[in-house]
Amino acid sequence: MPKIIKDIENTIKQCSIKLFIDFGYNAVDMRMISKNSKIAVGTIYNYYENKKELYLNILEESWQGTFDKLDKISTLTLSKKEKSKLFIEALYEDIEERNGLGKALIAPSSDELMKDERVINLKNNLLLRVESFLNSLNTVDEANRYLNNKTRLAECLLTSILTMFEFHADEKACNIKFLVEFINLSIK
Amino acid sequence: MPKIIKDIENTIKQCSIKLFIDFGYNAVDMRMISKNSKIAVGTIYNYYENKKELYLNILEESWQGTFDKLDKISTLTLSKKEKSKLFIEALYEDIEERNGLGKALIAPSSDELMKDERVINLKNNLLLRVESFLNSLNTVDEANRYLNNKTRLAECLLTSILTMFEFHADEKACNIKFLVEFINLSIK
Amino acid sequence: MPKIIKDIENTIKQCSIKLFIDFGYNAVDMRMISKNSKIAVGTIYNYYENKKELYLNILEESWQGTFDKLDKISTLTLSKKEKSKLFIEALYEDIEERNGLGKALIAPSSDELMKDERVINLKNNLLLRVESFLNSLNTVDEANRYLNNKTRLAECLLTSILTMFEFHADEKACNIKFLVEFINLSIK
Amino acid sequence: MPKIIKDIENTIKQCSIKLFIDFGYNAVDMRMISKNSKIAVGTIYNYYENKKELYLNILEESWQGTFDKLDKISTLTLSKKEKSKLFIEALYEDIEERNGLGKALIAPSSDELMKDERVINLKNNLLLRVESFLNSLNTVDEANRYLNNKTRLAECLLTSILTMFEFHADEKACNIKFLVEFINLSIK
DNA sequence: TATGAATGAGCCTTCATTCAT
DNA sequence: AATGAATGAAGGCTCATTCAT
Repeated sequence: MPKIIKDIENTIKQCSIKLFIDFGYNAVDMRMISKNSKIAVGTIYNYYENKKELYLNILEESWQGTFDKLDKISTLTLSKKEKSKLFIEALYEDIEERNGLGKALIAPSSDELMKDERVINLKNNLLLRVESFLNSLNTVDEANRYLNNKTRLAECLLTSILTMFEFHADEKACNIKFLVEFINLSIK
Repeated sequence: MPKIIKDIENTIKQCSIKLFIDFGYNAVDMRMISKNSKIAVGTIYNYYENKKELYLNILEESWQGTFDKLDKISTLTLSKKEKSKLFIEALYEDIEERNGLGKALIAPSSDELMKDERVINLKNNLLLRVESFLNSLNTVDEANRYLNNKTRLAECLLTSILTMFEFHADEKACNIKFLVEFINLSIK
Repeated sequence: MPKIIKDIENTIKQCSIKLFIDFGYNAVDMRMISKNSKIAVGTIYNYYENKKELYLNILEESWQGTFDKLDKISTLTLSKKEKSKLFIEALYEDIEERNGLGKALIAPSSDELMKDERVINLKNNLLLRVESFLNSLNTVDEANRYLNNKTRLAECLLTSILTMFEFHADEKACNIKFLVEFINLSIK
Repeated sequence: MPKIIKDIENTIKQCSIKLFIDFGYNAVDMRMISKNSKIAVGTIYNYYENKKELYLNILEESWQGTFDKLDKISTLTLSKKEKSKLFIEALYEDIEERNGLGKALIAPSSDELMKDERVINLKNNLLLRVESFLNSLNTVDEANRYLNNKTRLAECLLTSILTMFEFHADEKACNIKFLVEFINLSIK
């Protein structure tokens, strides 16, 4: 791949990410991306079939980064508590930094876009990781679990992160503390 | 050629509710409402100033019903456990039945509409009720609470309900069980 | 004609006059007339075929009043100067009081409405009177007239009245003085 | 399917001018301009922010041409009579050629558009020129003028030009003769 | 290949007119 | 005859997408 082309694609991507994060899918239009990236609208269509495709690509790539972080954390040999903290923190920070893109994936929404197979896939991938993580925290002999439903717990954890950020955007430390305790309580 | 239709306003409302529930605010257009309700576009504007007003009216009215139910439950003299169950059930059922309208209010979203004062108000009203409810469950002498942050708990509970419905639409009983335990665990 | 009906028609008329005077043809809509007159839209259509018809009726009736005044003045035996003053004054006052209706008739306009035969007729009737009046002021032996073109003079006089009112609405005395001199100068 | 058209902006302008001249602002709609110019509606909005902007641009540009002509004539060293003739002729011809656009500016009208600042500005610019011109014709020692009010005279002159064109569209020579005499008489 | 002007379907809203009551 | 809710064509404007250069 020639460098120039790579650059253009990357420019489009970076610029679009920024815009989608700040304004969300619907409020961003192709002209806006073009103007901000100084790349012609037509050129964008050389790299991405259409607006939706561009968005989904970004969404996927953006989340893949998070997946990688989470996977790395999962392999670490740490105490459950420390691991929880790291995991939640990574998740929290990535979601925070991604704002619009995070909401798009996690938050329940009626938007047509969210019914797309690729989005659903991504969602499942995310949930899978959180669920695995929660399972890895589990001690063997705990028969009478209250919230032994890890799937549901994983789902709730994710939306709760979003919620924390939504309502208490500037209280990161408290939010994470709350979320970690939330897990610990449910898991132990 | 004018038609005389009974309960026009109700027809418009019911039809709009259905459409907003199924497709969300943005994907629904006035022609769609007109076609589905067999009521001329202009007629809709006799009852609602514009699309946004129509939507907000529906949203408010729809949630007011839930508020009333919750308020009634709050006054009941029951065991904490029973009360929790009733409260969560009522909330769950109303959100389930409302789908798109529920998401619209609870789920974090980048949509411009969600910045509307009336929506924010409604959201606050809802949160207030859940928070009060959680507080009412609190026993006096529990000093060392993990999740003593009722505000955050209330917020998470709401989004979690949504989430339950999103991922396990047809497992109502399990969902509610999970949510009730979730509360009991956090509160006790 | 039963009194009640007469009253309704009159109410519609008076109310419409007021609105057309204040806001002009385009800015007035049937609902507005209905609301102001407290007479149902449908009822208005019992008396006038459509909005245009209503407007034209009002325009005609309203101007007929002015025609009558002018005709009366024309029969008076007065000095030219006094007659001029009276004539101009009557014209000025009626136009002033009529505002939008006056403009509608006299001012050159691209509005489709103004191409209507009835409007043209009314316009001609008005011009005829002004022209006759100007002719009546003429002394016999004035062969070398500069502005012997009474038709053009009449036309200009009319638009000039409108213009005076447009630019110097609150200087009635000056305006009339100017207009009278304008005529005297041209005629003598 | 995009088309590449030369001089798009000019095509839009010329076509819009023609339509506005023939039918006036209100009767012309964007689709009409689009259809007539064979340029897509959206394209028009690439050049002009909205219909009003398009109209005002045309109005201003169109009148600026006249202003330039008048200013040139004003600097000429000619007899008063010759200058008057030239001035009036220029004005007459431009107004004639502009029809609807001329009316729009000069004729008293209830149209909301006429309350726009840019229109008022244009109007004042025009009046200023005519008034200056009239003042420049004035000889020093004429104390007892009948119509010494140059402002009113300027206003009337303008509307009278319009009027001439309105009623005697095909008698240009006579019209101009009349107008010139009208001025000479009033000024001398 | 990159450009960005051109396209036009589609959206929200208005308002003269109709007609069941 | 009076009512006013219902009608729907029409208007201004947006924006994802295309394609001549």
